[in-house]
Amino acid sequence: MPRPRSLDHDAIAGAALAIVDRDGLAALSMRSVAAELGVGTMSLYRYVAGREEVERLIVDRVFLAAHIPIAKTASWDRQVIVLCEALRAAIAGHPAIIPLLLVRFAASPGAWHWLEALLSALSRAGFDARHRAVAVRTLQAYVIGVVQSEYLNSLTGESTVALASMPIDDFPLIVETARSAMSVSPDQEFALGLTMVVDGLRASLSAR
Amino acid sequence: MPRPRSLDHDAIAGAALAIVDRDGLAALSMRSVAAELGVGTMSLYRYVAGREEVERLIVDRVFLAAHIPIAKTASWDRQVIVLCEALRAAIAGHPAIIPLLLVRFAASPGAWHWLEALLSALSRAGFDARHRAVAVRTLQAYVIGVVQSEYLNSLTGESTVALASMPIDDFPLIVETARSAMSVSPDQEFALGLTMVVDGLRASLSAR
DNA sequence: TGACGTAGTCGTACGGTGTACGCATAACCT
DNA sequence: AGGTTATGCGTACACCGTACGACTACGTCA
Repeated sequence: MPRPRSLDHDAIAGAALAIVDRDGLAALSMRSVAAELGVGTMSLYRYVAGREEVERLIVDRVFLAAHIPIAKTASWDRQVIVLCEALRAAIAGHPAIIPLLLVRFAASPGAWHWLEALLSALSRAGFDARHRAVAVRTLQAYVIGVVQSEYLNSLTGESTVALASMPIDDFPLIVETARSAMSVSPDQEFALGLTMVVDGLRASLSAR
Repeated sequence: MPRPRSLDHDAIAGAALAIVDRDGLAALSMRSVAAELGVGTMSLYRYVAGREEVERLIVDRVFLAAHIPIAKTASWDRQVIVLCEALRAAIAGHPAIIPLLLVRFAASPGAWHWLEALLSALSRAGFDARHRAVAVRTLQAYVIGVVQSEYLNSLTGESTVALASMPIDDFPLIVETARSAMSVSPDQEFALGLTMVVDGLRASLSAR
């Protein structure tokens, strides 16, 4: 009977993501989102429980973008790698949201679809339910952890430069490693690290 | 010539950690830290550049606690596991700081000591500098990622319960996996996952 | 002994934040 | 046309980080 709603979750997620991409995570506030949508601040609360839910909506969007259809004919490890790369690619479009990723992960329906696809690959590989739980959490921890590292302090970025120029007597291995690390591109780092983790999964499979 | 200093970094870190442990990360503010120390808010700024440095001091403390001496006689993979377990144990004493971990990691001298020890284990295993860079980042990403997962949404916690009671037609594998996951203790999850990652490292070593 | 210069202390203020409350209003149904 | 009812949102409050500058306690030197 009353007047029609003028917003929805999708519009809010879009506005919030636009702000974060343009001005960074620190610029995200209920006021800025409302302004982006051309409505009063408190109007948002008709559609969303609070800031937490806005953050959840953002994370949701990004995970949905990571939910690509996977080739059923591919090997299980190839499927896992493709899904993890898709997640990384989806995040790459919005690196500023990274601190929100793990905090809002569990409550994001978009993340569930991605998870289900990953579990499907592990299931066909022969992981039983309990084993699958550990494997999927390991993958998830690695991918989210490495993406956080990648953007918060990239191997090719200034924090590595800082490490490379520390006193060599105090931290000889850090200095030597950091120097070599500067030539490892983010793509290489991710591919090599993910291969290591997947190799570890395979080893745990044959050890059973 | 003037009056003596009444604070130092150690006292500030201790007060901040006490607040975070007692009342959670949200309760950490320049005002609360100052009150804990019995000092005016702005007095803190004589000793610290701002909130960021307070956060860095906390992270530093925790990493220092993770910097245990390692048995030189142990195998490299045992050394790696011991160091990672020490980090997890250090964090376990102050789970509320977890969101700060990765953000402040690179700027924390305490973290450097832990890193150096980890690199030393990898070095004696035969990883060259470039390979070591990837391996150490993989480990770091995994450990920090899994600890975040563990406390933000434990496998035995309510988010797993929520996943287990989702519509089984939409997410069959998530539901089945979540049911089994509830019987995996955090310790088991960490030990099993870490073993997988270390196995992956070993595989990458012999593949060279 | 007394005055001085300096550096530690911190009160005040400003521009931000999330959100509780409650009123005005626009749109639908009768 | 009138009544209902959810929407839109103005205001207010408590909190945040921190810039600024006045006050003050101290170690030193005259």
